[in-house]
Amino acid sequence: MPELPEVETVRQGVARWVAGRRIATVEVHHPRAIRRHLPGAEHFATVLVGRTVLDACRRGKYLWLPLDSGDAIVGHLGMSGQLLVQPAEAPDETHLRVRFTFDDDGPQLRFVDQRTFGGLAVSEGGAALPAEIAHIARDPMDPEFSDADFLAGLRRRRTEVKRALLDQTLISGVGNIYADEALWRARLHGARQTDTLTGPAVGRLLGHVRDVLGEAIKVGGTSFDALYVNVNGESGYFDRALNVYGREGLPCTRCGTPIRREPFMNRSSHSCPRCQPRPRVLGRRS
DNA sequence: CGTATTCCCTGGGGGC
DNA sequence: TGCCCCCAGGGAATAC
Repeated sequence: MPELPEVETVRQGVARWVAGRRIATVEVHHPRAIRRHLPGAEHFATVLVGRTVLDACRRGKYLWLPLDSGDAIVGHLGMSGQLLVQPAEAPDETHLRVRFTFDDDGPQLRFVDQRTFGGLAVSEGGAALPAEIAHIARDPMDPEFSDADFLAGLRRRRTEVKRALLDQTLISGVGNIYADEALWRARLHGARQTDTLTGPAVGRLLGHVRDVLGEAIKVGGTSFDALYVNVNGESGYFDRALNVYGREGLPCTRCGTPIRREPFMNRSSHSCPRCQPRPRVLGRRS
């Protein structure tokens, strides 16, 4: 389940292993993987062959690879997507969707995605920032992220704080897992109305969001090895560092109260009933 | 217009 | 053992 730390790990790997290389061939193995590229698979391949990848960049959970043509490859991993750097002789992955080869005959770049929520597209003239993702807010690790603007955005809204954390046009990179973890650290229930939060409380919440993302990025870096970019969210920190996510019924690491799981937008929210009491009346969900 | 819900997709796992 | 249904979840599209 790639959120900001996983996508950042992938970005670093692609920048290291793919930047500076010229694309030789492009194979689209599943049309759904490029459904956002409206001109279709043939155009996708044609426009990319011969182009040199200059870098790997990230906005929230989106990646883009600027090309020497001024265009960019835009990608989203969805929830099961991986970008792997693999030697040509490595057997095809079961869910291999797109393969790039390079004219240096070095390792291939492969987009692998079991559930095809993710995808790739070419953004015309998108090398600096693809127009397709211009609506995505900066992430809280970005030096240009504005805490004041975020606070103002929360104040303008009539919604719950967890919904706000997941709104990528307000703050990007945070998904269900890290939202739950940051709210636990901040001792806030996700159903708190955003306009009931004080400025200092929002500041503390942002601090916890940054802490949890930063800690995860550090561990995510270890999932690399010399030959391939691994986007394996389960390995590494997942089991060790989580305090609430996936821990229903297990004791809160702070107070020992069993962690609760509640339905939330067709998924789940995890929290400590004692550290994160439900808001009183306003904002209570039936 | 702003906010909330729906839908896309597949394999692992639990219940029966 | 096998089948069926639930579950995971980002974000665009749609509904309210």
